[in-house]
Amino acid sequence: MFAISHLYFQLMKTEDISTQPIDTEAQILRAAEHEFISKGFAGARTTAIAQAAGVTHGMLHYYFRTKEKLFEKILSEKMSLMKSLMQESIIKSQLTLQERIKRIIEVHFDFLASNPGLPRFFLDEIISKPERLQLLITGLKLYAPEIIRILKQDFDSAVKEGICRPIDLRMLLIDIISLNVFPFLISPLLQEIFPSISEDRKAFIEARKQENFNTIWRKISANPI
Amino acid sequence: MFAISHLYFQLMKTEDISTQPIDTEAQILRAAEHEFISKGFAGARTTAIAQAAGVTHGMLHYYFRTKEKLFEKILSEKMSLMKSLMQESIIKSQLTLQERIKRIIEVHFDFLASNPGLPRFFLDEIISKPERLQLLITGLKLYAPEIIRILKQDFDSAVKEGICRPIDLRMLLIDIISLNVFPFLISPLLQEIFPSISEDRKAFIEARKQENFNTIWRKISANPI
DNA sequence: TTTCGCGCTAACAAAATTGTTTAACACATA
DNA sequence: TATGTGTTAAACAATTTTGTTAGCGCGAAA
Repeated sequence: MFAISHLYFQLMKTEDISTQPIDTEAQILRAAEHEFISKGFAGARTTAIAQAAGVTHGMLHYYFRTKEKLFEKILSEKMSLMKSLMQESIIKSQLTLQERIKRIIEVHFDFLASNPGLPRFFLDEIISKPERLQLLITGLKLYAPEIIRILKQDFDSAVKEGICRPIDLRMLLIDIISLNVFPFLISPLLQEIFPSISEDRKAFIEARKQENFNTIWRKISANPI
Repeated sequence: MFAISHLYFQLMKTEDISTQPIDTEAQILRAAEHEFISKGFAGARTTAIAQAAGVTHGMLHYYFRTKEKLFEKILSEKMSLMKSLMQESIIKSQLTLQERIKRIIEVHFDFLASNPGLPRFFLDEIISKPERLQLLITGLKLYAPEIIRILKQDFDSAVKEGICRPIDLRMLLIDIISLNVFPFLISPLLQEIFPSISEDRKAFIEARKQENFNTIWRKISANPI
């Protein structure tokens, strides 16, 4: 029954769009995304969101009832974005261990590069709202176990073949995520300390991506280059 | 002259303490530290701080005037803590490159382990208050260049001796900080995903510290173990 | 044409949050 | 004792922020 009412709602929305020149709801969502990502939940102001969206702040409450609900909308949007990305680009293909590791790191890194504000957004949740942490974990469980399962298989064979050393997979995952995510978190600081980064952001991003793969591969490979 | 006024301030504070049974100012500072670290600046509430400190919220304003000023007090406290730590334990001693890298990683890591909330605190600043970013950078410049200078020397000799590969020092620093800091940032998440961590936090922390050194050393060493 | 529902505005209300003032008190010192 | 200084509680004020409501206009359907 929930599915039906949901479909109905979708239908209504499509009709609305055809009759309405501007999609107010989407406007608010985009403005909210920006505000929440750059200021965090507590720092975000609903009035600022409304203003950025070019609507009265009454509209914001009309569409999303509360700040909390609006936030959760954005959160689930971002989580399914991440989920679909991971599933499509990592899990399916047949690859060697080295190729797979490289692929995971690069896909993850590229994703961050095009959504540089996301880590902050999630971090805010992890730390300040323990109850919402569960939501994040539920989301993670939709694809992380699959990746881990595949990696474990690949590693077992690779170790047998003498291609790589036996490792603790948990540690490796923490390594990859740390190396990939952290620089984006502190990017304003990095830009100040190493002005060369701002000069050619693209080049730095690309270099960093390669660097991360090399770091990881030297860590696990039995015969580093 | 700064040093003198600083000393004078210390002196005054000691006198105050001797005449007062409870040090209200310190109470507020400790409560504020906790509140700011766990909620961030925007999420922190001055009333909550006052309550936790066991004083009326009027007192908070009496001592620190504004929330902003109180925050800055904590910020500078934490920055000088970090500074003195780095200076005392890293810069002085005569070490080989490997020993020095190991030492830097371990000292930094141990510092984080005993101040696990700090990264979040600094991060909040880096992202949400660009104007305060300068304060952070000024603080960094008090000791970072010295560390970098020493490292550069050590690396140049080590490369010549064939002990390690030529590397980009900027990248290495980013690696070390990422690997050390990030796990503390997401520790609530890690504890959920890997329950084994909570079971024996100490063991995990120690293992992680070794892991980070190994990762880095394999990255830079010419002859990895 | 009238009615109805919807998106919308603007003014309003409520709550939360920060900041101020006043008056009382303790205590040291002239 | 009188006076100045630092500390405190309690009430108050101001501001910011979130949330609500009454009603308008327009297009679709009866």
